[in-house]
Amino acid sequence: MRHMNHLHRHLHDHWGKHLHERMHAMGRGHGGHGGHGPFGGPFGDGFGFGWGGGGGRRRGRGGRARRGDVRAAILALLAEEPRNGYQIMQELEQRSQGLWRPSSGSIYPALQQLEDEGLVREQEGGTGRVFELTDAGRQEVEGLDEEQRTPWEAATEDAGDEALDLMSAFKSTAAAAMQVFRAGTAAQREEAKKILLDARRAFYRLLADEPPERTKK
Amino acid sequence: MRHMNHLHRHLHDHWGKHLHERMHAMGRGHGGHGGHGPFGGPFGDGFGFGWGGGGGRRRGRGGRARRGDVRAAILALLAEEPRNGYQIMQELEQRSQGLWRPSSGSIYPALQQLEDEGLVREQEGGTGRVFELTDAGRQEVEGLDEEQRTPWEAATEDAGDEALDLMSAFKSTAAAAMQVFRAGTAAQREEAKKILLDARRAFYRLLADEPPERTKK
DNA sequence: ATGTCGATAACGACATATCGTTGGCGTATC
DNA sequence: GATACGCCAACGATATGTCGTTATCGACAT
Repeated sequence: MRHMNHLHRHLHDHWGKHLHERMHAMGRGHGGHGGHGPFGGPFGDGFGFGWGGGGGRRRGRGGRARRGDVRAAILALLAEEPRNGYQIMQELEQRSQGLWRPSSGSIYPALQQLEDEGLVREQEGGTGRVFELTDAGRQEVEGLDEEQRTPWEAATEDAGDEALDLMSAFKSTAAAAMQVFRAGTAAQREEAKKILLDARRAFYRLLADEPPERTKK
Repeated sequence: MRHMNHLHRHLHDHWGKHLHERMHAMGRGHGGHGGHGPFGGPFGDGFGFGWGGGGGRRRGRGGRARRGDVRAAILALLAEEPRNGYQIMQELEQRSQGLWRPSSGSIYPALQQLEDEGLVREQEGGTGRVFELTDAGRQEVEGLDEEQRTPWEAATEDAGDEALDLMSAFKSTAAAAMQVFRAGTAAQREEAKKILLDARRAFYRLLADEPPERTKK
C-alpha cells in the first residue's frame, strides 16, 4: 500500500502523445503474426529435423500486424459490445484462429490512447475497466471500410492459405488443440479427440495413397 | 493515475491468516469459468512438450507441488540473494528444468504471507518490489533440512499418470504429421497442410459453437 | 521509381495482483 | 490401519500495467 507509485508514474508516456490523423488506406500486404508461445517452438527446435528445403525459408509472414490494426480491432470489437482489455485479446485470438493475439503491451497502450482521444470511455459502475465507445468512437468506426473493420481476418487471409508453411500449420493447429484442451468442456475435448484422430487417419491415407517411393498405385 | 489503487487495496486478503474485512473490490466481474482439464505441468503456456527426451512429471499426483514448497523455495532463494517475485518464478523454472514454474498466483500470496510473518521484508531503495530475508527469515531457513531447502529438485522426480489418453491422441497425430513432413513429397506436404488447417478450423468451430462459458457480462 | 530514413505502432518480456477451484495432507473417525 | 473429512496452499485464469526493442510505412530524397 505504499510504493507502486512508480508503476503508473506516466500512463501516457509510451506512445501517448497523440496527433489525430491516422487510419488511412494501408496498402495491403502481409498481416498475421506467427510466433505464439514464449518458447521458440517445441515443434521447431524440439524435433530436430531440418526439413530445411520447403522453398521459401523464413516465409514472408511471421511479421507483426499492420500499423493501425490494433486500434481498428479495438474499435470494431467495442462497437459490438463493451469489453475489457483482456476480453479484447481473447476475442481477437479466436477470430483470427489463434494467429493473432495482440499482447497486453499492444492493447493497453492503445486503449489508453483511444481514451485520450475520446473515442472510448471507461464504463461506469462496472467491476473492472470495461470500455465502451463514445459517440465520437462510433463515428470513427463508421468511417472504416469493411477490411479495416475486421483486421483479424487479415491474419487468416494469406496466412491461412498458400503462404503458410507446414510447420506453421502444425503449430497453429497444435495451439488450437491446446485451446480446446484447456478451455473446453469435456464434450468439446471428446470432439477434439475425434478431430485429431480423423486427421491422423488422413495422414496415413495420404502416405498410403501416394507413397514417396515405390509401390505406385 | 486513477485506478490501480484498487489493485492493492487489500494485499493480504487471499490467504492471510488474519483476514480483515474482505471485499471484492474489483474481483469478480466474471466468474472464472468452469473446471478445466488438469493440463498444467509441461503444457503450461506454450506447450513445452518434453517428448523426445526428458519429460516426466511432478512428484506423484497430478503435478502439483507439495504443501509448503513454494514457501520453502522462496526462503531458500532469498537466502542466496534478494529477488523480486518474477525473478523467483524464473529461477525456480530454471532449477527444476522447466518442470515447475509456480504461477504468480502462488508466489505473490506466499510472499505476502512471509512478509506478514516477518520472515522477509521489502528492500528499500530498490526499483521495484525486491525482497530480502530478515533475521527471523534467516533463522527459519536454517531450520530447514536439505530437501526442504531445494524443493525444485523434487519436481524432477518422475511419475507417469493418465490423462495421457487425450495426449496420446495428440501425440500419435503429431507423429503421423512428422512422418509426412520427413518422408512425404511436396504434394503430400501440401495435402498435410490442408488436413492440419481443417483440423484447426474444426477446433475453433468447436469453441465457437459451444462456448464453455464466455466471460460475458 | 526507388531507396532510405525516421517516427511510432506493435511486440515480447517483465511485473504484480486477485479470484475461483483443486488437490495435498494432517487429523479425526471407524 | 484404513478412510473419510476438511482446511488451506498451490494453481490457472483473469486482469492491468511498463519497458526496451523491432519493424511498418509514410515522407522525403534521389
